[in-house]
Amino acid sequence: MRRAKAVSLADGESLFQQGDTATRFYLVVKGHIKLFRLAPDGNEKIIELVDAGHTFAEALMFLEQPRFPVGAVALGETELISIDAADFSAILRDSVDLCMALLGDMSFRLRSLIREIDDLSLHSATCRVAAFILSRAPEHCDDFELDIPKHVIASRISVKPETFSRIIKSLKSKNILEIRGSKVRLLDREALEDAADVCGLPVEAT
Amino acid sequence: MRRAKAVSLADGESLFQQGDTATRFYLVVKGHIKLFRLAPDGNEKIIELVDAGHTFAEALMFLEQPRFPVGAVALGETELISIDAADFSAILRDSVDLCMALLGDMSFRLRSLIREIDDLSLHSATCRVAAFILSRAPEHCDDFELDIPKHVIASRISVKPETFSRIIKSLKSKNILEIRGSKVRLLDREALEDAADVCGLPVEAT
DNA sequence: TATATCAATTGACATGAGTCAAAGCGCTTT
DNA sequence: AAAGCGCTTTGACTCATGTCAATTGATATA
Repeated sequence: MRRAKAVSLADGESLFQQGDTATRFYLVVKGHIKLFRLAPDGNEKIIELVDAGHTFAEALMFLEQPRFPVGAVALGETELISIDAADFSAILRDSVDLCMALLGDMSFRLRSLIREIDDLSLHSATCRVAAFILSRAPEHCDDFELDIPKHVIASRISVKPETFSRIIKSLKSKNILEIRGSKVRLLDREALEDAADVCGLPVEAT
Repeated sequence: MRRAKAVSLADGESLFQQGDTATRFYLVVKGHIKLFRLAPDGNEKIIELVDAGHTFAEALMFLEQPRFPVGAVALGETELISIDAADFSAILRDSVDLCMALLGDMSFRLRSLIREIDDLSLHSATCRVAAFILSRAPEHCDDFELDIPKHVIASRISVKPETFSRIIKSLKSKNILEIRGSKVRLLDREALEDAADVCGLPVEAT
């Protein structure tokens, strides 16, 4: 692991851009990284928000001509460890177990992306908002914080900030939840779950 | 490879359903397999059309509790080889090269799915239709056939058949292409490419 | 040749979500 | 306390796509 390096980024600082050649991958130690795609008209869609403890871009090292399919910028102060792909690849060749672990990780991502495509093409914006909030809510606690700005959430779930705001408003008016700033309180978790899967795949199929 | 089995399916026959436990994966020998997700309201979104020569569902064997995240049915008469996941997993443990190959394959899929998400959230239906047609067109030939029914194409690109039909009509009216039945003729490839990426990622970034 | 069936097309209409523009609110800076 | 700045909210309006329903076309079955 000689060639692993620590990297620090300020809020909004870019790590790499879509199309850059990929020779390293990363582990988030602190903060968040947002991975996004840009449309020529300037619109951006967040593909993934990577939290501390997770790696990203390691899948690219297996492509012949590895280029980042997304751009990456820091959300808040963030710290990373950057790992040389060639180094890691050499290590991989010595460990079938590590290979299998990676394979497992990639399977998982594959499945997440399939779910997202499902979400985008089969569910309404309201469903996505509800599902997102649920995904951020702790198991047994109805009070929690959104640790990312709302316009970021909006882009993550492919909705405009204005629309996001209106959907939240309507959920409030139905007494399903309360939101003040970044503080969320779930008033009726069940109703929120309903809203989330008025199309949400039957549980067994996730 | 003892436990590999041949499977034949008639048109429309189901291979497995979303949520089924996955213990095998498949190689298409002849015909096509459509992988899809269903919404409770009956809507269906085709995640992938697998043509002869390609495998699918092999990524699942690395998950702890492997269930198919999609359903699979045959399009046209199709033949497959079904491979036992446990068998294959054993073989994998003996070959780092095979592991690497699989890893490469999965990276590729990951990237395709990211592109699709990009497509769904950043591009219009017209872009998707244009891109799809281009993706089916041979390199240096402007006459070719769509070997799948139009409503299947429509679902693949997340568009209703009616909308698909209208977009085609408008492309015809602009003298960009001709379509009669399943026969397509490109009249103005460049214009079609334009239509496809009036948002299509800059070439280098794919 | 008739007929049932399924795919594709067309028209009229409904609607969810985007756009644009203006406030409002919560920060930090001065 | 005032001013400035970005994020969020709200309102009015537009537009792309979906929905519903009817028609046409094409292929298979009797």
